[in-house]
Amino acid sequence: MVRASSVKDVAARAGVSLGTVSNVLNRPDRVSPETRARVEQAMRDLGFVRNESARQLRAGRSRTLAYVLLDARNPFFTDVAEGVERAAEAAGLSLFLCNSDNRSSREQDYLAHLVEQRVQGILVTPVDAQSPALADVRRNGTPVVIVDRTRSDDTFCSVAVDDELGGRLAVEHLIEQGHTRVAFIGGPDTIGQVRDRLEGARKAWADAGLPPEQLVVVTTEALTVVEGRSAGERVMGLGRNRRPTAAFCANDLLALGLLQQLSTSGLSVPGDLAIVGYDDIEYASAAAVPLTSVRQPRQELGRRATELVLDEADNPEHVHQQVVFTPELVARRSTLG
Amino acid sequence: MVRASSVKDVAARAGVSLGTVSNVLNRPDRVSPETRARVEQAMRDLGFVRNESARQLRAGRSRTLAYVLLDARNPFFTDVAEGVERAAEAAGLSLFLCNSDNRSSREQDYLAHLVEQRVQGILVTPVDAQSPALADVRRNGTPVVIVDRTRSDDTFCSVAVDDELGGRLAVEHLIEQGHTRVAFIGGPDTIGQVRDRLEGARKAWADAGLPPEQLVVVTTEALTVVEGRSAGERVMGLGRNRRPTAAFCANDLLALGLLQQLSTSGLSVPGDLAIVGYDDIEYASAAAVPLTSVRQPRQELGRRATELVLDEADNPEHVHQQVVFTPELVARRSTLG
DNA sequence: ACCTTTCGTTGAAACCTTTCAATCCAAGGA
DNA sequence: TCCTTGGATTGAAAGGTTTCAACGAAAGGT
Repeated sequence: MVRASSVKDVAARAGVSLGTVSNVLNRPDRVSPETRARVEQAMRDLGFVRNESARQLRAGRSRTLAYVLLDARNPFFTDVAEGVERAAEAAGLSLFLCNSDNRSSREQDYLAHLVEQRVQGILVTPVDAQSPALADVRRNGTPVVIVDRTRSDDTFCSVAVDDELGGRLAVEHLIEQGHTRVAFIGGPDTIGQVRDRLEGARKAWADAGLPPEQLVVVTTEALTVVEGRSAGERVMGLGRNRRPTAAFCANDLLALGLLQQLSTSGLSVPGDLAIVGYDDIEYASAAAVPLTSVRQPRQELGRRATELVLDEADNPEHVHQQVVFTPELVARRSTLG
Repeated sequence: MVRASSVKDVAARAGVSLGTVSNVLNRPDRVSPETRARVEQAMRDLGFVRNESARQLRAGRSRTLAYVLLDARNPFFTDVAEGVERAAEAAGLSLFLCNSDNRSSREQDYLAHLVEQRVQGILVTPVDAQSPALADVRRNGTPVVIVDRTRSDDTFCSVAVDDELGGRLAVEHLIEQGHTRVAFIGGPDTIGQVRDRLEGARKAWADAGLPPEQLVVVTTEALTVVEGRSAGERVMGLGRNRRPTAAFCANDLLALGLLQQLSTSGLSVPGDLAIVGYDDIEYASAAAVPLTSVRQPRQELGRRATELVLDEADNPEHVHQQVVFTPELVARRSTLG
């Protein structure tokens, strides 16, 4: 394997011009059957593989989409990715997944690389939706759609779920169950989703006329199982009369960690503490005590985002739109006794 | 945004030749500071972005690595991916993740696309490690390393964990705990990992002199939480004296599903059924009853695979090697009562 | 004052594919 | 027999970058 063979090599071996080889590749109907067979045989003999870089260079665009996600280990995002993947496959495009791992430096590196690659479009769940880096990407000619976030101006297409409403649903549910002292567990508050869910929680709390200091905010460093466990220690370490009777976690991973922490401490859910999660990932319903959670249409999110990015890429009359889906509360044992 | 600007445009605006622009990009030290400043200003003015296709075309290779994984929703693979990502980042390469979703057709599509892209190397956890498609990829000049599988011949580098030993460890542990009737839960047996783990289990069973029919094999359709739940129903539906006292699941997702099924049926773990999982994913220790599991060095797997693929790409004297890591049993409450 | 280095810059070639106008040839019509 | 038509094939150009031999000018040495 010295050097990959090119159309030129194939042309030489088949005794045709390289234009003909290209025709076999791209418009086989314009080539006579015999010639075509000969060229195809030559390709097989030489193990010819199209050089996508050259093809792209000529075509000016690639046949790939990319989804830059916040955390590949969070099932929520992989579910969204699944939706993107299906839609991309249907459109005949490949999808590359890039994991920014919540680090904006890595996000930027990926975005830069993708723009240089001239991918057909980028879907991104950004660390910071307001970041000017996103505007740069589009200025450089690559369509971008924001997933699971909304930018405050309407210069981007975005597909999101109403997180404020989600937070509201969770807390209203807890209030209905009679809780009057509730913990909100989540963080860091640089994450927009966390802020919005808390905001919704606070509004629902105020609307119910409950005193603000009885909605305790417990801040975590990340939205992970491990953080959920440590938050659990903090919550249950509160003095008896300050301790909440229910917790609303900013995502299911936190909720699962919290649940775990409680059961190792011999506390019962929802007896000692009721728990509401967020995202309704598969593990939520599969937990020891099935979790009440706020469900988002994950695959649908991915599918819709893909449609938007393709429209932005292909349709000269494209107008940006912000799609907002409605979340839904799924009540399970962790709040229902 | 009519057309992305090229080095030529930058050169014109800065009043230099395009060779100089390229030098600014690639060997800035060879350009005088004033010229460099002028060129850099021109780049900013025009919003110049390097065209990676053209660069690759010239260079013959890209600055990307790809990992084609079996199931992006399985935390085991995303952990491996994390290891790959770190190593790739250290080497100054970008990593694209491709999810084959256990479908060989999709795996093939991705592989073909990646070869056409001339990526620098491909890591793959294949649906079928013996598939000739993998040999095709390398024949076409792209280094390939097999992750978490081993090919029977030694024509590929691979990084894997000794699954047979893992199966053995799991079952030996159960035997030590006094179990003499055990279920192996896993499938489909087209998955090599499942076959090997079962094989190890059988050998340990035979070595202990236990009758083969007391190691019951329960076949699942996939390695998912949902399948674990349905396997649970089947296992517990067995007649009293055929029912096992312990189960060894081919991965943690199955084990979590099984655990869930048992606790909704009001059965206790390990009282009614002891459970051993496999992979030791984060959720295993975070489960309601912390799971005993067989741990694999996931990130290390990814890191090592990356080193191998880079060696294959850069080192003309590269020799293929099969790295096999040793798994480790982590005993927790699900088997320790 | 002249020759040699050294440094900075240049221009052209090469990478591989696709496209398109131009050419060729055979068949059919007049 | 000559002309037309249509299909098949060709050859050259274009796309953006990198590399490299070659060039010019300025600096250093004698």
